[in-house]
Amino acid sequence: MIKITFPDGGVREYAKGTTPLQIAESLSQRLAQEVIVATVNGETWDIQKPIDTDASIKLRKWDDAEGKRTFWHTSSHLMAEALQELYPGIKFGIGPSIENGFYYDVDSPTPITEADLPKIEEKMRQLAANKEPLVRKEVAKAEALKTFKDKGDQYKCELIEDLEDGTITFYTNGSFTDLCRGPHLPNTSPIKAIKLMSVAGAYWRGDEKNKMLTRIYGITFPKKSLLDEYLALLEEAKKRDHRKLGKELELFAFSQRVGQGLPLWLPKGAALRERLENFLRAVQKDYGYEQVITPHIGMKDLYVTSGHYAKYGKDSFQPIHTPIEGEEYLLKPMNCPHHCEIYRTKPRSYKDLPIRFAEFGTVYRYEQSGELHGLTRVRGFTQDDAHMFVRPDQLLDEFKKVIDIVLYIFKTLNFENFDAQISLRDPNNKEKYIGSDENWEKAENAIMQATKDKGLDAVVEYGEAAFYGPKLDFMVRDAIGRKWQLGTIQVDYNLPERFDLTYTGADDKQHRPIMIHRAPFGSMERFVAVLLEHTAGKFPLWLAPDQVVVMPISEKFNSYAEEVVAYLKTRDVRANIDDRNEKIGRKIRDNELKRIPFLLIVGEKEQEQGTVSVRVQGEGDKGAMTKEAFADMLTDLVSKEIDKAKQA
RNA sequence: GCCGAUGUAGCUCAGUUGGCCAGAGCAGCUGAUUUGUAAUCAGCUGGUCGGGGGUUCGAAUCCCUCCAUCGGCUCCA
Repeated sequence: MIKITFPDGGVREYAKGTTPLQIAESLSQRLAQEVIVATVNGETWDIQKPIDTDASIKLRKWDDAEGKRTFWHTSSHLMAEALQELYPGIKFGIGPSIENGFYYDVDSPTPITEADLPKIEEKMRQLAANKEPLVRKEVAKAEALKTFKDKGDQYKCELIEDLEDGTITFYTNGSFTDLCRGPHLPNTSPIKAIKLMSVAGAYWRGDEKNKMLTRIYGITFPKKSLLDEYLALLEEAKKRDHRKLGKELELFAFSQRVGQGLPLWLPKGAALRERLENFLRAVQKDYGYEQVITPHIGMKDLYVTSGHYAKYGKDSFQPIHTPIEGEEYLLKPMNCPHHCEIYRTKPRSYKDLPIRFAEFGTVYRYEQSGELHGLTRVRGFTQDDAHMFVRPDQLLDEFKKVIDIVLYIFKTLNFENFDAQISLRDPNNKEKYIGSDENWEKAENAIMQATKDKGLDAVVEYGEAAFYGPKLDFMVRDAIGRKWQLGTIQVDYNLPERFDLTYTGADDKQHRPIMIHRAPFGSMERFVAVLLEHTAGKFPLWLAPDQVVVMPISEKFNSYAEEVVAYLKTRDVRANIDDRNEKIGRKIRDNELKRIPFLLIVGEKEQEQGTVSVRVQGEGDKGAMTKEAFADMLTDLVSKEIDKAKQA
C-alpha cells in the first residue's frame, strides 16, 4: 500500500500502482470526469500513470494552467491523427501546447493552406467524438528508433537520437503514435470545441538553415461557449491594434515612397511623443543626466572600433560613400560609440563619475523585411538613450537608480503588468559574445544583485544578452499577447576597453570606467505603440493630443465658444472648437470617436449663465459648471496623473 | 530573408465562373438647414483596380515577376 497526501492535508491509502485517475474516481465520479492532469510530488503526472511510492498529489482540472497545457497537448495529438488520415505520407516534427492553444509542425507531401483548415477541424471533431483513449507505452530507445525509422519519419528519429538512453514513452490515439513524455487526457472526448487558427512556416528545430515545415496553430476548449468567448476576446483585441488606432487617431503613417519601416509622425502623434520626451527629460534632469546631441551618421571606423561592424555590418544599411575615394560613413545604428567619443573629449577624474549622457537618438537598423511590424519593429527609430560611465564601486548603486527611473516611468503611465527579465549570455555558445569571462561574470553579478536588492521579480533567460553585455529588460504585452521589450538596462565592460576610456583615480593612476546603457521606453516608437494598445487610444489626460473640444449648439454661440477656448488656452489646456455646421449629436459622436477626453457643450443656457456643459469621454453628461471651475478640475486631474514640474 | 495569405477612391468594403464607360457608405467640396447630448438633407468631386510584363477579340478577375501589408519562423546592437 502507498500513502497519498492531498492538498488539504488529508491522507488515504491506495494499492501500489494506483493511477491519479483511479484516485479521482475513488473520491467522486464528477471529479473523475473533470480531472485532466495531476501533480505528484511536485511533478506533472499523467493521470493514467501508476504511482508506486508514498506521494502528495494535486488533481488538476481544465481551469488551471497545468490542466490547459495537457488539454492542448492532447489536442495537438488529435490534430496529428486527423492530418495523418487526411494526408497520407505526412511527417511530423514537434507538436507542443503553447500559451493559447497548440501547434504541430508537419512536412506534408501536399501543401496545406488555410483553406484546408475547416476540413481538418471536421476530421478532428469526428475523431474526438470517438472517445479514443490515449494509450501510454514505455519502449526502449532502440525500439523507439526502429518504429519511426520504419515509418520513414526522419524528424522523430532525430529527436529520439538526441534523447538519453533508457526508456522512452509513446502515446497512441487511434492510428497515430507519437514520441511523447505526456501527460495526456485519458481520451479525446473532452475536446468539444475546436478552432484551427492559422498555418505558418517554421524552420525545423528553429534553425533557418534547416528545412521549413508547415506549422498549424489551433486552440480547443471543453465547451463551445469558452471558444466563443476566446474568439470574441481576440476580436476585441484587434480593435486595440496600434496600427489601426494610429491611423484612426492620425498619430503616424507609413509611405511606400519613404520606405518600409520608416514611420512618419503626424502632428498629433508628434505632439504626444514630444510630451513623453519632455517628461523623461525632466525626470532625467533630477537624476543628474546631461543631454547631448550627436549626428545621424558616423565614420565606418567608429563602428569597427565598437565591434558593431563586425557583428552587424553585412546585414545593415550599407555604407554611405562620399566623393572622396574610400571614405565611408554608416547610418548610426546605435548611439553608444558617439557617447564614448564625447567621454573622450577631455580627461576625466574619479571625482567626475558617474557621468551620464542622455540623448533622444534616432538610429537606423536594417531589420529583415518580414520582421517589420507597425511601430513596434521599424528600421528608423528614436531611442530614449543614455550612457553612464561609472567607477566599479558605483556600478551597483547606479544600476539601482536606473531601475528606479524605469519603475517611476512605468508607474506614471500605469504600466503595472510588465515582466522583468534578466538576459544573460548562452553559456554553451560563448563565442557569440565579445569580452572576457571575468568581465561577463562581474556584469552578470551586478545585474542579479541590483535586481535582487530592488525586490524585482525577474526571470532569467540565457542566450538573450546583447553581444557586448548582459541586460535587465522590461517586457510588456501588446493587445494580442505578444511580448515586446520596452525598457532595457545593460552593463558593458567592453566598449570602455575598445574605446580606451579612462579616468584618473585618487591614486593618480588611469582606471577603466564601466558603462551602463539604458533606455526606459526602449524606443519612442515601440513605447507609443504599446501605450496605444494598453489605453485603446484613451490616453491619460496629460498626454492626450487634444484634451477638450468646445461644441457650440449652433452658429449663434460660436463667439461664446471661442471665448471659452481662449480662456482654457490661458490655463494651458489643449482645447479646440468644433464649429462645423452640424447638429450637437453629430459633434458628440465624432469627438467621442476621436477619444477627446472632455466635450464641452455651449448654447443659449450656458452663454447666459457663463457656464459650460461637460461630457466626459465614454461616460456621458456630467452637468454644467463655470469655465473657471472646469479648468480647475482639469488642472487638478492632470496634476494627479503627473507631477506638474515634469510636464514642461 | 523564409512559409502562407492579402492588395479595388483618403477610410471601410461590394464587384460571383474574364464581357456594357468599375460601385456603395463614410470622409472631402458646394448648397439648404441653425440645430440641446453618439450619424440632418441634397448635389458634386474623387480610382492607370499595388507596379511591370504576359495570355485573350476582351483582364480588377487567369499566368509570371517585382513591391507593400498581414499571420508565423528566423533575427532583434
